[in-house]
Amino acid sequence: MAKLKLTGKELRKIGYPEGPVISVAITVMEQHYKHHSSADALALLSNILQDPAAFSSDEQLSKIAEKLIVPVSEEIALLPAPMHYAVYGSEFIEDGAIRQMDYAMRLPVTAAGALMPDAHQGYGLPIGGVLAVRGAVIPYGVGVDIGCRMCLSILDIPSAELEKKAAVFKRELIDGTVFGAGGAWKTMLEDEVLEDPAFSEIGLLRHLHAKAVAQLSTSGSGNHFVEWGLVDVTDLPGVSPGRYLGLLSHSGSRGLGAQIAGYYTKLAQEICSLPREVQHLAWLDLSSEEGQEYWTAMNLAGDYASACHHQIHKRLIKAVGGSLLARVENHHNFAWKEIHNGEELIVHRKGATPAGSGVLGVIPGSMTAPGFIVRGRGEPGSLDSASHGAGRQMSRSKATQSFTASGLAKLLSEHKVKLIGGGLDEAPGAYKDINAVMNAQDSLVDVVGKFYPKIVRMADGSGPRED
DNA sequence: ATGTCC
Repeated sequence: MAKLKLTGKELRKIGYPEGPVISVAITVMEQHYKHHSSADALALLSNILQDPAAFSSDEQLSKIAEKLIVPVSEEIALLPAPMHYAVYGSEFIEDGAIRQMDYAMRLPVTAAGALMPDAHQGYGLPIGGVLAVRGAVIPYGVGVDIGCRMCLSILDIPSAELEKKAAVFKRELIDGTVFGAGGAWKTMLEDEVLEDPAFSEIGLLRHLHAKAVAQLSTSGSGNHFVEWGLVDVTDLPGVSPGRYLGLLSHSGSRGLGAQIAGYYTKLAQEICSLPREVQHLAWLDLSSEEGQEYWTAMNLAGDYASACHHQIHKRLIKAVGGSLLARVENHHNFAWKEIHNGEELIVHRKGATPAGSGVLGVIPGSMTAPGFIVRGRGEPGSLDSASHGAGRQMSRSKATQSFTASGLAKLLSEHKVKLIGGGLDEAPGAYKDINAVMNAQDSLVDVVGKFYPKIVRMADGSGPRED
């Protein structure tokens, strides 16, 4: 007999509401009613929807019923005015980002916040926003690409080799990376992170394991990149000042993190009823089962993103016959438990680099502008944070209209940069001037080195769909 | 950012 297979679409068609009930219903039915026909299963689900209370004593079906019995929850009130927060480089920051941060500073769980000089409008918390809250975690305060991070390897290969053997470095970059939204390696790779017990402990993660396996060590799309370049080290522990050959990558947790973010954001919005303008800032209580699950899943996505970078670096470094002198890496979409002013807080950095005292990080520029290796100054006003890049000054669609392929080619040639993939939406002019952004945060970080991209790979730019 | 819900 064929195993029961249900889709969210079918459930919505018979009137099931958006939210966790869809996935719970699919899971329960496929596990415990697998020999039912699809029509019988849907009929049963329809009955549960009509009168959920009648199924509340059924061992399995009660799981679906209780998701349908939505308690009337009172809307949580915001503070009448935003708490004060520091803004770095306010002259670069669009009003929309300030407005969003003002709302975040009115949540009753908020303890402190700050806005970085690359800030721009996002969903919920602005990109470049830092928000510290008490006893809760906000899935959209972390963002969709959980654990999106930078990883820089400084190699023992003489820097002049990059130009001399450019064709080899380019070929290995193409052969050694996978880009694109659905991107996956053809052969299955292994990694310790795939054995993480969280994959078997949390229902959602069990279902995402196969996707995580397939997408391990891939880069995704958008502003993600892997690039060879020149590193000028001025003050990095264990590395003599000078010029080196380096590998820099920017990517996150792929479909795994995106699905975790989506699922727990929906869940948070159901549990935490907020005024419409701030509903994307819905939080999960850290002491609740849901909050703890998100925390575990978020940390897994962070470890997964890190593992992806390490795999990419290991493969490429081996391919060009180098060895590692030093590595600098950091998440910039994540939440951490930190002590600020003697109090443990959950600090969300959504597009912000950790910059506690002495903490190293990488802040990328663009394909033609240098990235910066930085050492945090531990500035309390920024909650130990700095920007995560130059920040967009133009939407993707506007950039596509504003720039031309020939103009981009000329710019790349002037900077002696080779670009594989990429698109006008990622043209350097779409970003703020990284030097101005760095000046605006000189109280937050010290610059200890610079990275000049030379051979850059990105996903193919957005264009007409080919499928 | 992901690729349209396990």
